[in-house]
Amino acid sequence: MVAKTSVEKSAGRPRDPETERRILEVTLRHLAEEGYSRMSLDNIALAAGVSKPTIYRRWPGKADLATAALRTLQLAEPPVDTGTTTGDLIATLENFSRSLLRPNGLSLIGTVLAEEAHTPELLALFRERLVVPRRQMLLAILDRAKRRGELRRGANLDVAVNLLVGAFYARYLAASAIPAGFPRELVAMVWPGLVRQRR
Amino acid sequence: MVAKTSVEKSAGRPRDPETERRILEVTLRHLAEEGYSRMSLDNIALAAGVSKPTIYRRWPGKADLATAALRTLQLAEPPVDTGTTTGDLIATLENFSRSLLRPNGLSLIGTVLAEEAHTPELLALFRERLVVPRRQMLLAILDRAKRRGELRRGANLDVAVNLLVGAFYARYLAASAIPAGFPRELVAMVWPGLVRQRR
DNA sequence: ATATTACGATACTGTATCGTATCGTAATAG
DNA sequence: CTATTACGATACGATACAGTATCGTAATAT
Repeated sequence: MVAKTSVEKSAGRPRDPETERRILEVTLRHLAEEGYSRMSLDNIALAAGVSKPTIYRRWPGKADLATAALRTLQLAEPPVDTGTTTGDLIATLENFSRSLLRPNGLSLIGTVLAEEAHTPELLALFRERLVVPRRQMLLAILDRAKRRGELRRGANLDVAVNLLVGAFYARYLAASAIPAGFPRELVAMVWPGLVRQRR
Repeated sequence: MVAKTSVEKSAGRPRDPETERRILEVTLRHLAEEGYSRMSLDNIALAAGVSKPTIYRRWPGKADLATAALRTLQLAEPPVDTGTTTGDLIATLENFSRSLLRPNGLSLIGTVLAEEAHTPELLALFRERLVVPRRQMLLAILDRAKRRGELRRGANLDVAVNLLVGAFYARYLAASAIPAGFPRELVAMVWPGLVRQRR
């Protein structure tokens, strides 16, 4: 028995894909709720209704399981199209705000940052699956505006994205809350630094 | 023996303040390096050169010790005075950048966020000791500018602070690095959204 | 000197956790 | 049917850890 792929049929009992899906889902939740260090495979097995050997049959260790769980992360938001650049920015940031305000919304971020020195693959995966795609979304909106001649010549789009996204983290750190009109206020303040001046 | 204050002399051996200071220093370091859950009192005692009962004589438990350690945090930067508002903002943000780029600079932030649900006093203390004072510094600079008539009438200074501070977090999350000219770029982009327009 | 509190060293208790081993039953291919 | 892999249940071994107990020595006040 060499390789086990989804097309190949072996002589034994087939693995249940639902089992794997459930383990990963529970793991992601526990990672967010407990952090990496406190997250326990005993508790994950219990919550997923599987035995520990079932988990170890798929992943050699705790870090591998956590990594696999983070690999399931993805942005689940439709593209926005409001007709204006600022409208698109605001809508995208509102999606972002909503995902941050979910239970444990910030704690997964906290966890991957806290674990950077010990288990750096966690931050790498988080970055790849959520951070970069979100930024690309915002960059795409700004890039279209730039190509339409809306933005000033030297506008650094990356800096704009850092400002817009980062403000949520700062706000949360300051008060564990993000007010409703926040995205609009952010865009309103950054926009004059972006927009092409009329002469 | 009722209360033990620094002026009262009891009949027994006095406590060594250096012992307490050392324990707290080591605790803060371990909290930043290991996170709260993985931080261990065994290791702190070892690193501080004290016994565990010595720690427990001062603090009833792990959370109390971590909380006390965070209470020692404080901003250790002199006020800036460059002669211009943007200069002051940039200088303050450069101080901020330097503190974030220290070893484990972001992991303490990560830790308090990750622990919010389990040990909320950690985030509360971190907020009180570092987050709020930093914001006050930036707000003070902006407030002075506002009173000098430099800023637009309705400029929301809180939003500006969120943008400026938060951009560092976003940048770090995206690439685990903060480039040298970052503060200047941020201020340059936010400033047009703040400054009073000439007419 | 005695009494008192602080201290490090050490040991202990109870619990938790990772990773491993085992077993009987389940689900498949041939 | 046999052989094979998957599974849950269970147990195990080794280690770690928070919190507690104990003891002899240290550092003070009276």
